[in-house]
Amino acid sequence: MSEEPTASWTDERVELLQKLWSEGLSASQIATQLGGVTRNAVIGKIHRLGLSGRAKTPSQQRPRKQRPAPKPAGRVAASASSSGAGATQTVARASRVVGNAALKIATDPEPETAPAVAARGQAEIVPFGDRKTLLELNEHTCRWPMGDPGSQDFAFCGRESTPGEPYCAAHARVAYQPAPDRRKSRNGGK
DNA sequence: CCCTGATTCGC
DNA sequence: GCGAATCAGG
Repeated sequence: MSEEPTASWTDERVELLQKLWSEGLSASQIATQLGGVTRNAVIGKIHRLGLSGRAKTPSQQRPRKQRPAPKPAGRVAASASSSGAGATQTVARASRVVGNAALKIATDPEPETAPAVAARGQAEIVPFGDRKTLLELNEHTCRWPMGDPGSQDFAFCGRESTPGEPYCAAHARVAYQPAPDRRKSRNGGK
């Protein structure tokens, strides 16, 4: 009861498309968020609407690529259905979860205590709005990395860090966790 | 390899 | 108008 049988470009979708596009989201991101459409569809629509290039440098011209290589042969002879409605949705690739990317912490495989897990879980969840990019980091922002470096959703925690420390209280706790555990090996050791 | 947008063209 | 296929680059 929540599906959208019609994946056509309704006003709502077009609006969202324009909004997300102007916000700088990539076509694939928009496509996955819209659902039911591929990035090609999004790009196609964007160009059709007249948008494109979003807000590149005004002094940036388009070298115009064009394809010097002509088409060796006609497209696929047999198309897949598509009769009348023109709603050929090949929804197959929809695995780009756009949410809070969990981060992996290299802690010892020891059984974590409930409070520890809770603390870490709390530290992990940081709203995208609060996150900061590398350029936005300063002496008072938590530098805890979140997401995959080099990815689009990569960012830093960005919350207020503990004075003198690179992380906020929650992340500092996580960062400096595996330490207190030496009292067990005292026995002729050194 | 992954990704990005750009373009073409059959439908 | 729509979007898959393809291209060309990062």
